[in-house]
This record gives sequence, C-alpha cells and structure tokens, in this order.
Amino acid sequence: MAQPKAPRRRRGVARVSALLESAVATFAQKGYEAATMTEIAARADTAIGSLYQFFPSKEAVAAALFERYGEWMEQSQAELVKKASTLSPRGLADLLIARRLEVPPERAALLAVMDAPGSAGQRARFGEATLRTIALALRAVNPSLPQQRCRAMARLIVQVLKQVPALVEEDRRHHLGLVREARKLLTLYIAA
Amino acid sequence: MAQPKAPRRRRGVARVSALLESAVATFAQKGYEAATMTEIAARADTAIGSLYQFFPSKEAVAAALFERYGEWMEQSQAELVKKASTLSPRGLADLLIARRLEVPPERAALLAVMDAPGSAGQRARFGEATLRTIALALRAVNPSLPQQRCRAMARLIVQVLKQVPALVEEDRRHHLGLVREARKLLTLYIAA
Amino acid sequence: MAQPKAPRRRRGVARVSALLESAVATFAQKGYEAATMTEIAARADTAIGSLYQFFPSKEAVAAALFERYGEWMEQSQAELVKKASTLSPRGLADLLIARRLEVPPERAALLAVMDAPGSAGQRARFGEATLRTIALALRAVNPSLPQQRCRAMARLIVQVLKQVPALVEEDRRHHLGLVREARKLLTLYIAA
Amino acid sequence: MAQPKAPRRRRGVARVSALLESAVATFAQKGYEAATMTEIAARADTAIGSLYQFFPSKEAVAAALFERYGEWMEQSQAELVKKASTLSPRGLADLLIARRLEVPPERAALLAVMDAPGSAGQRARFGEATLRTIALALRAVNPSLPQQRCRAMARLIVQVLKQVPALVEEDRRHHLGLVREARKLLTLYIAA
DNA sequence: AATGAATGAGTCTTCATTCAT
DNA sequence: TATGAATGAAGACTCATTCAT
Repeated sequence: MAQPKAPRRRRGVARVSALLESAVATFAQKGYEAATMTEIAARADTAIGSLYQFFPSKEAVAAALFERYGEWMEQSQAELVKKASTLSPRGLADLLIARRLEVPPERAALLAVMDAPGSAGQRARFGEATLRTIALALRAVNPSLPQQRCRAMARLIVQVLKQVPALVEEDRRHHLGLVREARKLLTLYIAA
Repeated sequence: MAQPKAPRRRRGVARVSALLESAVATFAQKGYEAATMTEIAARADTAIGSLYQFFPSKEAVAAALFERYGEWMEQSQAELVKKASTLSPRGLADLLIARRLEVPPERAALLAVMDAPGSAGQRARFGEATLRTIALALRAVNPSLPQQRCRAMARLIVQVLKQVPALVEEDRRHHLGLVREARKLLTLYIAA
Repeated sequence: MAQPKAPRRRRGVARVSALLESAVATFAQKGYEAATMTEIAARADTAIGSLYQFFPSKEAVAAALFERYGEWMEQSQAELVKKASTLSPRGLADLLIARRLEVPPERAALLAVMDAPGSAGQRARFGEATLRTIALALRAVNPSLPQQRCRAMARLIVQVLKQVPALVEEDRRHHLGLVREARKLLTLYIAA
Repeated sequence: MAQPKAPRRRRGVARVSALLESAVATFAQKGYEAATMTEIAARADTAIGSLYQFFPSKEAVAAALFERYGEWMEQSQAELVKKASTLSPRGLADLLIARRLEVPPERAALLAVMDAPGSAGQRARFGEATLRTIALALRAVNPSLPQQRCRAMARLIVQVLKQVPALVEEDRRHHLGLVREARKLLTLYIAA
C-alpha cells in the first residue's frame, strides 16, 4: 500500500491534520466500510481531490490513523510499566481500568478501522504491544509469576478491559456497580 | 422486514439449506457489510434470483441465521441451568467453557452478523438470554449471592467466555495453557 | 403476441375468470408497469405457473382485458345510438355523462393498461369506436350537421367526458357544481 | 428528496444542460416509469455516474424539469391575466389555444413526468396555478360571473385545452378543422 | 496545489419467463 | 394440469479512484 505523501507547505500540514480528524470522526461514527472518502473530505471542508493529494487510498487513511495512535500508545505503555512496580494488585487493576477510559474518540475510530482490508497486520501488532505491556506490568507487581503465565493472564485481562466502556455506560443508567465488579475480578486474579 | 418464504418442495428445502450454509461461511469470512448476496448465491451454486426466492433481502438472510442458532441456544441454556445446581464453582467454569466450544462455524457467522441493520433487537435479546442464564447458574452454585450481583458477574463472565475460541486456537499453536488460565480465572471469581 | 390458450375444462374456465378479475384489480390499483405477474396470480390464489398456463405473457393478460371490455362496449354503444334519435341536446348530454359513470373498476383497469407495450393499436381502435358512436349520436340529435363536423365535435366531447369522474369526485368534497357545469357546456355545444 | 447539486465548473454546467435535454427527450418518449437513468445518461453521452453527480435520484431529475418549466409558466400566466381584460370571449379563446401550442417538447416531458413519485405536490401546484389564472381571465372578460362559477368553468376549459396539441396534429393529417371547432366551443362557453 | 467532474465496476433488488416435478 | 423453483437480464444507486482545469 502506497504511503501518504508528506505535505511540503504549512497549509498542507494543516490540511492533513484536518483530514485526519475528520477521518477519526467519520470512521468512529460509521465504521470503516460505511465511511466514504467523500464524507471524510467534506467534514474537513475540502474537495475529494485534496484528500487524494495526501492519501492515495482509503486504506492509507486508515493506516495513518494507526500511525498516529501508535505514537501515543507507545509512550503511554512505557509509563504504565514504570508505575506498575510500585503498585498493589488493586492499584494495577485501578490503573488499567482508568486507562481504558481515556481518549475515547481516537480509540473508537481505531476499533472501527480494525476491519479494514490492510489492517490485519496492524491489528496484530497493536494487540501484541498491548499484551506485552500488561504482561510486564503483571510481573512488576508479582515477580514470582513465570513469564509465560503472565502472557496468558494478560490475554484474559485485555478481554475484560475491552468491556469497561460499556460497563461504565450501563452503570450510568442502572447503577449495577459493574465497574466495581470488574475491579474486584481483576484484583482477585492479579493477586492470585 | 419481510419473512423468508418457506420452501415447499424437496428441491427448495435443499436449496435453502445450501444457501444458509453458504451464508454462514460468507458472513463468517467477510462480515455482514462486506458479504455480498452475489457471493452467497455463488457459493451455493445458484442464481442470484434463487437466493431472493427464499430470502427477500440480505437482512432476512441474517435473520434466518439468528433463528437457526436461537433454537439450539434455547435448549442449551435450559440444560445449563438444570445442571448448575449440582456443580462446584470449578465444575460450572468447566461447563461454561465447554459450551463455548460447540458449533463454532455458526457462532462465527452470528458474531459477524451482529451488526446487521435489523439485528439490534436480536442482539439485545440474545445477550439478555445469555446473561439471565449465567446469572441463574451462578445463584444455583452459590445461593448466597444477591440477584443483582449475579447479573453484574454474568456480564463479565460472558466477556471472558467470548475469548475462549481464540484461546483454544492459540493454544493449539503455542501451548501457552490459555484455556487452563481462563478456567482458573472463572473458578476464582465464581467462588469468591 | 401469442394468444391465450383457451381452457378446456370447467375448472380452467373458472381459473381464467378468477385470473382476469385479479388482473383487473391489480392493473387498476398499480398501473400496467407496476403490476406484477406474481401478484396477479396470488390474488387469484393460484401459482404463477398457472397464470402462464393460460396467458403466455403479461401483454396477453392486458389484451384479454381489452377483449372482455370490448364486448361490453360494443353493445353499450349500439344502445346509445338507438336512443339518441329520441333525445334533445340536453338529453344526450345527460346520457353521455351518465354512461361515463358506469363500470368503474373495469374502466380503471383499462385506463391503466393503455400504456402497455402492445396496446397502441388497441387504444386507437377503442378511441375510434367511441368517436364514431358519439358522432352518430350527434347526427341523430341534429341531422343537419355535416358528418365531418360531427367527428370533430365528438373529439372534443370525448375529451370533456374524460374529466367527468374526477368532477364527480371533486363535487363530493367541495360542492362546486362541476358536473352541472359540464352538462351546461355539452348542451350548449350540442345545440349550437 | 435531496436537491440536485449545482455544477460549479463550465464543464459541469454543460453536462447538466445536456442531461436535462436528454431527460426531456427520454421522459417524453417513454414516460416516467419506463425511462431509465441509464438511457438518460447514454443519450447525453455520459457515464451513469456523471448523471448521479448532479441528480441524486430519478425523482430529482423529474423535479428539475418542473423547476425549469415552472419559471416559464409563471410569467406566461401573469401576461395572460393582464391581457384578458381587453379581450372579447373569442379573443380569450384564441389566446388560450395559442398558448397551449408553445414549448411542445418540454410540455410533453412534463406530462410524462406527472406520475413521478414525488410530483403529486408539484402537479397539484401546477394545476392550481393554471386554474386560478384561467378563472381570473374569465372574470376579466365577463365580470358578472360569480367567482365560484369561474373556477368550475376553468376546470372544464383546461380539460379541453389539454387536447389542443393532439388536435393540431390530427388536423395536419386529416384537415378536419378540429382546432377551429375547439375555438368555437370555447367561445360559446365563455360567452354564455 | 486545489478542486470539481468523470468514470464504471459493483451493490442490492425485482420480475417476466421458463423448467421440472 | 398445477405448481413451486430457477434463471438472469435489468434497474436504481454508490463510491473509490482518476482526470482536467
């Protein structure tokens, strides 16, 4: 897949930013398939031709999103590992849950883009990075755990975390204490 | 959404079966949006017209899948609740995981179809049924749990269970003992 | 265009009747293009195959309708000419208007079928018959009119008559006396 | 129904013109239902996509035709009312008939488009405007007529006028003097 | 560089008509 | 003969992508 052409001028940089923001909104709202290049351009108040000036294809737009989010994620994950060594199981559970609630728009877009044609590799790489990070954090909290078990546990923890935003939403309506429950589950498991 | 017309001849019954199988494969492979009616027909070696003879729309095909799977699920859930009262936490965890491994192709298709236009209601109904079932099973195993907490726990357990097929798959390749890990997590949590 | 195959048995005769009735209703309601062979068959509680048993094409169904209506029309027109010689201009105007209000369902269907592919000739023939009839009636009422002028007048009178059902409908709602007005116009013109 | 997107480039303006002309021809020849978007595009030597670039649906094409014709009609009707006060019954009849002979191609298309899904309102508005205009003209010629009777008369007169182009056509072939006859009918009626 | 226009393969769906039981 | 099933050419419409100004 061709790489997006880098903008040379000041105006171009702004355009690209606007386009990516617009892409985030559009993908998040409609999903990858249903999002159209025309709409992405329109939301950025640009002509379709300008969009193609910088991104040679729809896939390329999606890829650019991954790139952007990737940078943010890397440093965020580095922080997590650093903090983990000072945390109790309960503390780690809290932190993981808190992190899951940040940056909702970008995340929503990424999730929507996950099923883009070219993103199989990207998705794998992302998942891998997340897994590794959590595994490292687990060891930091409980150094007696063998490395391999950490990976397996991370796998399950990720799955539970995915649910967190939905749980928050449901708590807002029905007050079932779902988030508290999730915290309990993770604490129990991490401490085990 | 119009209901699918039921076949009245032997040949028609066979066609419908073939078409549904083809739909399962196609949806599972491509997802609802990307799956095309043309491909579903082609995989069943039929003209596009024959597909529409029995299913008036793409949505109707998806709905038929729900219907089929729904029957299987109902009786499966009834069994679960019955058995649960005789089980230990560990036993319930085992059973839940085992159940998740049955009928994989249909499940994959169903998951893919979840985002079909008309399936919001179906999805809700399915999720609700599963939640209720697991909540009942939890109380059967541990009658001291308050009803509301059971629902919250069920919510999380479902999420973990969703991951099971993928864990099995990964175990087959890397022998990480992921399924064993999941069992541990659930046992711990149910017993708590 | 192939002719409909004549039914040989008692049952067949009933079928054909039912099918034609169904065709009348369907064409009247939806128009020629929008009416489907499937619906015509369904309304007659028959399978599509049975419809094609008697009528080799959609056009053939339309043609059969013309045929049926043609018989009714011929004798109706013969009556008109007979009565005309005893009528005043006012009387003829009344009679023409009254006739236009008979047999609404068949007429509606015929009108709808007028734009069928093969009906150009039929339509011309029908119009011709109507014209001739009215021209004859005019001469019967006022024998001093030259033949050619009668045809020309008939032409215009037909046009006014076409509007009659709509006028009745509008009178029912707004009481504008449109039908009375039409009577005045025709009387005036015929007497002139 | 979405509005047509206005062209912003010279080439686009030309395209839209060509497409509209093509639409006029196609609708006039085949009627609304039978006219296909593919044919409209083909007649304008364009890809189907270009047609949809400017008109988001078949209905929108029809609406554009109404718009175009509407402008011409408004000013034409204003003129009529102005002139009417100076005319004899015979003069008004002449004028009405003359007007009916202008702009034949557009008229034919409009008539064909009258049964387009969205045109019920358009049609009503058009008919209403025509009726009001003629009613006003009648009063101008004969101020003693009550307003309501004018509307009723207008109704019938419109109906006769609709036939005029066909009468002209037939006169060209058979020299029956149909147009002269129509003039007589209207004069008689207006003067009455 | 910016932008509107052009393109056409591909999507879902319909329906007259023909077949086979 | 009756009937359900099979067929596939169209039809309206979409949209990623390429062109030309």
